[in-house]
Amino acid sequence: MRSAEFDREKVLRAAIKAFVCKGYNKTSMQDLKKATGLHPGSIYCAFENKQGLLVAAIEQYSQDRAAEFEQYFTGNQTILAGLKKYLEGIANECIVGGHQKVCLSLKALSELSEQAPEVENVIGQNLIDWQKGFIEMFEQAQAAGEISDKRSPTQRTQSLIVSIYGLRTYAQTHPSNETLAELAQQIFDDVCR
Amino acid sequence: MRSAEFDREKVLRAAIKAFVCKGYNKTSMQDLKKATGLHPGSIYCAFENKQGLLVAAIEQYSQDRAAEFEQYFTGNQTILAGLKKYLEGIANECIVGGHQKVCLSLKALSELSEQAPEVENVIGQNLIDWQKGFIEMFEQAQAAGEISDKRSPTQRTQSLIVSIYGLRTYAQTHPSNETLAELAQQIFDDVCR
DNA sequence: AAAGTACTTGAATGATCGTTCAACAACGTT
DNA sequence: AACGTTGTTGAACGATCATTCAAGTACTTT
Repeated sequence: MRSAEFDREKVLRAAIKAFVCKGYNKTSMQDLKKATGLHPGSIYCAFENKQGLLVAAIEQYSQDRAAEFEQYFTGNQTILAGLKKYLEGIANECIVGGHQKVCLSLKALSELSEQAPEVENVIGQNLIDWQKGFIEMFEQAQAAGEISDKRSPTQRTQSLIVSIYGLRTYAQTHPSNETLAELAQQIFDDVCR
Repeated sequence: MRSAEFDREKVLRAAIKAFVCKGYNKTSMQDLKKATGLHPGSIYCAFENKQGLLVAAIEQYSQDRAAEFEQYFTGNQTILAGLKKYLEGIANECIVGGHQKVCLSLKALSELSEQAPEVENVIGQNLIDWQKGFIEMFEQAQAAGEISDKRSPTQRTQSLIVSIYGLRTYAQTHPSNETLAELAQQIFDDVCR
């Protein structure tokens, strides 16, 4: 046996950047070669094809976001304080410097919905995992008396995810940072009510 | 002079369908020829190029949606009742039969953000017009005492649009119709609070 | 009815796409 | 140290892309 020479995580993070920047269809193999340093043949050997690379990139992206999620909700602060920071983090992320930082899952979902079932499935599964995290979080918050039991953790989670999706999309129309911050605050208020 | 032989609105509505179905980049001129009945040369003569056709399609789409908007809010019912039906309409629209009906503006925004400024501008301008409609609606509702003045019409509008964007995006992950209906209800409750 | 003008047609163009594969290079095994 | 295996390379492939334009067609004007 001879082990592969490239660093899989580095390659995937480079691919994430490329896909997020240009979208799946507009990112050519040449772009991916330039971004990852891998020649076409190696990409096909490691990931089957271009779509396989996208799927692997989405999985890496989701893993990274899940790790980030953990960080926000593992401290000695209240759960709601963590959620607030989490939302602020997303609002800030939407506009970094001048250019946007969009979510790979959302971008790929929008572009490939009803076109590439395999991609849809990966995104759907990762969404479920993400939802699970929020549901647990709301259950804990409810148990700790931070929020009422008027709405179920599942309902709160769905509302929250819808709002986050919407915030990310709305950010692409270039609203001001203040508007985004206000919206994040409002989302927090609504979902915790 | 000799007038063009095709029906501009019909052509644009066909183009809308094609772009919504496959996305901008994946919709080839052949697809557009099949959908619109126009040969490549005619498309270039009438719309400059493929992107010009997209821009014209987005304008037609926005115009159609604006007309629909008017319908919801011109009756002798309360404004809030109209808003409720409007949101239910969107939730229902998200899943028609088996396949989805997505919003052309959102799809194009996601795909071409930071890539085609002209497209971004058209979508941005149409968004502003849409926002204006909602702001007026909330002002009237406030004047009629249907909602409080705790939050400004502008703030309510932004929250509402974020939620609609999010609902449409979330719908692409194939949630159940009941979930979508619940979410629409929740959005209504939050924005009218 | 003849002439002129404008719109339509669709084959041709050059570029670029995702993908392949035979030659090459580097490692583990013997 | 020689061999065999496996990852890497990048030129080449056919397909498809957006776009062009000269020839054809139909309408309007004279």
